[in-house]
Amino acid sequence: MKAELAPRYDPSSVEERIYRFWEEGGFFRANPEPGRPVFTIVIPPPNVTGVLHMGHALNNTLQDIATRFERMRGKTACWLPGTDHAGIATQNVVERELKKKGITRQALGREKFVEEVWKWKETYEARILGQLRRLGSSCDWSRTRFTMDEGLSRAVRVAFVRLFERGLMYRGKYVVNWCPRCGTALSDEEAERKETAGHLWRIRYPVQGGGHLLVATTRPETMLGDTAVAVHPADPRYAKLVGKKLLLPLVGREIPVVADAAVDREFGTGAVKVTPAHDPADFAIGQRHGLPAVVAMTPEAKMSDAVPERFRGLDRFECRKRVVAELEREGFLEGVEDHTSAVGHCYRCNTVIEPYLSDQWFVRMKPLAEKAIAAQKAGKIAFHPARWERIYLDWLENVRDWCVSRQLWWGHRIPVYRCQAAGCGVYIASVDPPTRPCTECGGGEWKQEEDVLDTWCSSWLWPFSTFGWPEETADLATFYPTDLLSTDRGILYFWVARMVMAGLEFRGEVPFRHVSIHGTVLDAQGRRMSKSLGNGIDPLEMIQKYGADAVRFSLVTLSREGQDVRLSPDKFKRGQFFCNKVWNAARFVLLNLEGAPPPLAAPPARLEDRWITSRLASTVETVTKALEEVRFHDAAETLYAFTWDDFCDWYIEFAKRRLSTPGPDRDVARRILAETLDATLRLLHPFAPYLTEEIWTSLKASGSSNGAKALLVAAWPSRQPERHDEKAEAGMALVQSLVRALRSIRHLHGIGEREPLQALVSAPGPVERAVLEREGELVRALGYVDPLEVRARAERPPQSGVGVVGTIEVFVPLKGHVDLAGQVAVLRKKIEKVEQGIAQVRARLANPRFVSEAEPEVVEGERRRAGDLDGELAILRRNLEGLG
RNA sequence: GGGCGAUUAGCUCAGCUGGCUAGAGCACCAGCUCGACAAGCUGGGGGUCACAGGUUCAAAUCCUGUAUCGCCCA
Repeated sequence: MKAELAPRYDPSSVEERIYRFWEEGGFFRANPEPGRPVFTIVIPPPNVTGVLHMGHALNNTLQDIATRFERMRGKTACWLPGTDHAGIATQNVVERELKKKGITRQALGREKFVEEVWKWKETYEARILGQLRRLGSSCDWSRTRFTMDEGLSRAVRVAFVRLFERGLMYRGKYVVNWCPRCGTALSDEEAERKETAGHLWRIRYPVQGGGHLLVATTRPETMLGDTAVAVHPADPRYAKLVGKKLLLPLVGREIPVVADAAVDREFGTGAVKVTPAHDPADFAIGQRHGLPAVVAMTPEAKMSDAVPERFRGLDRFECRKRVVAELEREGFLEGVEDHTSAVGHCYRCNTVIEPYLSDQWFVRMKPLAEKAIAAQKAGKIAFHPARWERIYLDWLENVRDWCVSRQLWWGHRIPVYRCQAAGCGVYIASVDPPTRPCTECGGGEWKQEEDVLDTWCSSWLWPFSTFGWPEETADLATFYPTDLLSTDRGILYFWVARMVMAGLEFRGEVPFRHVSIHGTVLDAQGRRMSKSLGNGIDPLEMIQKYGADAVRFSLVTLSREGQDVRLSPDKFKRGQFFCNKVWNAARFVLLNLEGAPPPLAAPPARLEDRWITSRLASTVETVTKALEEVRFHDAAETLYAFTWDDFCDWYIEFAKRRLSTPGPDRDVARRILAETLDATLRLLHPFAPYLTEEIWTSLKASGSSNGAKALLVAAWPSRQPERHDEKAEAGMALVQSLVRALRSIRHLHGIGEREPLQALVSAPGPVERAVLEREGELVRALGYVDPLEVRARAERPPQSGVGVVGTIEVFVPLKGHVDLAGQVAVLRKKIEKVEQGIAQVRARLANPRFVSEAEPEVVEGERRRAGDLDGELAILRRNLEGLG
């Protein structure tokens, strides 16, 4: 059967159909079988209301490559997909949408609001998962999870209760990162530090009994909540003042001077105002010295009733201006200078974080981190690139407790219940609403905490909660621990580190064996893609324009492992062109496969056949090794070069002439074309799944491939080191050089590529001469010369062009068409290069220490090279003289 | 302040367990309707490998420092 393919690859006519074929065929579903190894990836769940961006496209391409590779290698591959409820982000989005209709969350009420969010979730979950499908992701959709589905919610509650019972989850009043716009506490990781231009004000605090103490601050409005000034105990400047009282300007409160080693003597004036309710460091000082904490602001970051009346209700930044103005007017302001500092910003809405004293829930991280550190030191997880391991360990070693309560409505409500009996303060953690009475007072009425948990409280369980934990399911036993976690570096702390801690704490095993950290996708100027800059490139638009395979292949080849990717839309052309090249190579092969060629009766004898077989063997070797070592880029580049250069440019071109005459040799060529195409498609499949599946379907229909229902479950080509053929590779290299020399001569002298010519070769080396005598046909075929005469020694015939390849000369009689000046220039240029090479080699060999100390093979190599270059130079010179 | 990464052709990037004349894609120049492909084919031009030291027989590659850009942490 003859398969007709269009002359151009048209992804739009292929992708949807192929994806449906895969999905309906159930090929993505992981069905564990006894004795069959398992490969597992859990997807970093995208935000349920988000859209697919380039970072997702890259990340999921890499995961899909790994999954498809392992699936073809015969493993039960499970790539588990799903989405994340993304507490703050989703709540914000829905709130914004409601606002357009003039509805506020508060007016709606908690229950109704959460219903609204669920509606959103249903709509947008389908969108983002659909976008992952368009990319070609071979996820096991039957196992799709959502961080707030019933099972995962229960997992979050069970984890909470366990931590609570182990004393690792506690409630406390501390200064936390507070976002006044979102109205919630955040973890340290969610407060993004940004270098922000501001000022450093120096303020005089009058000392009781005369004089004053100069303090420096970047946030003067917080002075309204000051309860002390601290100096370093060993600072001679202030030693006399410790223990004295100050009068807080504008407020009139009496506050002490305390000595605390935490004070940085170098910063500002070396005396810091202490606001325990609005700065974590000050809070610690306050604790040590028993200072009161004055909460000077409301949750909205307006000044509270705890400050003098004239400031109450002012926004914190408005208040800052007023405070500074008053200080100046009253003569308390000593000076002000420009100052930039790292100011925390809400990672979801970019509002300036206000450190804020409040009651929150925390996870005690030290014990969890210690387990993770021990596991890492025991080599349980391999990072790719490896340098991330140290960065990860540094974080673990300096980890602070994790604030997990969020003052939101969308999320997992904290499973803590308070006894409602008057005067009874008992609270308990419980997976399900408690039915038993209070152990203290016997009261039976419980009320659940209002707050919800940080989204990452569900994400950190993702590698096992998705497989059924806390139930000991078959899936959990089969798929956990997972094999690979692929992500951007941005959530190394947020997520990767916490998953490891959770895995060890709740399962006693690390959640994955490999972590692949890829680069960030940037715009052409090297900036992060963001909505506000409007510099994002939409992956779906690119898929539409270039095809999913082109997008995937381009992204993978665009940068080295772990290196950021600078992207512009035209970069996808490379992938597109490559896909088209593969398509056309396949088209050529298929056009010649009418009547399936029989299997080879014996190993091929022809040079080009042995050569492409050898090249394919090393490609299989290199690509397989690269994928095993999580080096996707190297694998893709290797395939690109093999497909385009070796297979298309040389092998197919050599094969053409054999296809025109029926007979056994034609069948050998057809067979090898089919086999090489088949192997190439298999190797390329993880990178360009649609294209390869489509072609393979035709190849299979032609009877030239078999065994599997679809390419995605076809066997990965096996390593066959015995097919490496050094002699064939060397022989082909010589043939290629000669063909190139002939093409060069043609161009130099303005002779058409196929204009018939004769050629005379002088090949003094017996080995090379033998190759050329044997393989002259190949040179004749692609050099379009006939006859090709090979001699041990030959003189340049008059009126001929010349090319030099090592010690071989090729002469092409041109009958008056010789561009003498051009020929001279070419020879001179080459002489110059060879002379340069000789100078280098000679210098090396002239150095006695090189000869005595370098490895013998290297010295031997240099000697040989010197001889070769000398020979080549002599020949080049003789030819140049012959022309003059 | 600490840490990490980058600096190689006009552009985007490979190469960096030290060893042939430093590669690719795009762009550029010249020539090609050859029955897979003009999204192609062929030939060609183009780089003091950021800079300064050092180690070594030998450095784009290893070490130290400097500069510029970017990221992370405090």
